[in-house]
Amino acid sequence: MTINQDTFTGEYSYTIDAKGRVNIPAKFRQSLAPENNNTFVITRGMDPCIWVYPLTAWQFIEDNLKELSAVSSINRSFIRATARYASPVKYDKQGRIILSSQLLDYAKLDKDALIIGMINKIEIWNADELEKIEKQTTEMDSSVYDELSDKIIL
Amino acid sequence: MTINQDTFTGEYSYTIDAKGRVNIPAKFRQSLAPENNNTFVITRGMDPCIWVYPLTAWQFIEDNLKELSAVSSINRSFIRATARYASPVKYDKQGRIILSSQLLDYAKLDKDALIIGMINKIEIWNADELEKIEKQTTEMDSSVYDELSDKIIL
DNA sequence: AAGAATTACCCACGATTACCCACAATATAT
DNA sequence: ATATATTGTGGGTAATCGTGGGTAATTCTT
Repeated sequence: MTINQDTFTGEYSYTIDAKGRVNIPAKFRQSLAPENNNTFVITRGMDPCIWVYPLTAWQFIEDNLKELSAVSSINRSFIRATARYASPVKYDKQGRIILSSQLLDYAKLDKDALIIGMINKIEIWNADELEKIEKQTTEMDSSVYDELSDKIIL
Repeated sequence: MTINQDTFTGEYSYTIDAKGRVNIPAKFRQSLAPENNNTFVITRGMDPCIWVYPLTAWQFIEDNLKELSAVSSINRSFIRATARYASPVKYDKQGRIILSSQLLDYAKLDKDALIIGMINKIEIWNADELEKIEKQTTEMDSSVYDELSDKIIL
């Protein structure tokens, strides 16, 4: 089945073991383009979750950061915030990546992980946290939500 | 007889077996354009049913999602809600797709499935649920219904 | 420099999934 | 009407997947 490369959908439940390893769903590994070399970049998400980019997607972000002048302190601060928590990870022969305890703490992750395909990236969530956040967000702006549905869903 | 590609009409009753497999009606398989590579994308419908898109139609949705900025939390939430339950499925040599237990639960499906052509997509229903929903909806907005008839039916 | 702790890499195994074959029922063709 | 192909349904088996643990290499500490 040939689908779009570096495109992720679906949700999966996996366990994080004592060493901080989580499985990357086999389907996600298969969608990862070969030039990524089995490598993702993990970092803090804008929500309390971990964001997982294909390496090449992250490199695109890096290229954008390089364009920013380091003379402006705001720019420096932005570059710092973006680069600071990011690290490349190659998955092992069993398809797992290792999550640092810093990232696990940030996403309030313990033993169970909910992994969600977000089209061009992947999110790793604590299921309870996700539910909380989703409740907040969807209640707040349901009209915007409907608008988006109208525009995008076939 | 050549009909419009990726266009589906008619209704069919099939059984879901112990492995969660349902047949895609042969006529639907024949209408599926070759570039879909025998692949559909299944996801939650807006009604309590399963939506089945031709792969290329779904990719159009994905392309739209990619345009959304991930900086807005509403956008992220929308992408999440849309991508989360979706997964590509290729039908097997007998013409069946596999439905996950999550989707089966969502659509309250058990053994019998009612498959309905919805022009650009396919719906899989529990017949009882469909009847319930149809009764509700048509009673509620019968005037809108008539308006639509006026505009669309020859 | 030697020991301790951490990390990278390998193996194992039960559970699940993908893929194949079989066959009865229906539809199509001769 | 009979033969032939197609369709819908069931099941079996081999490969893959998710998870746990072990050992060697590396890094850190003192």
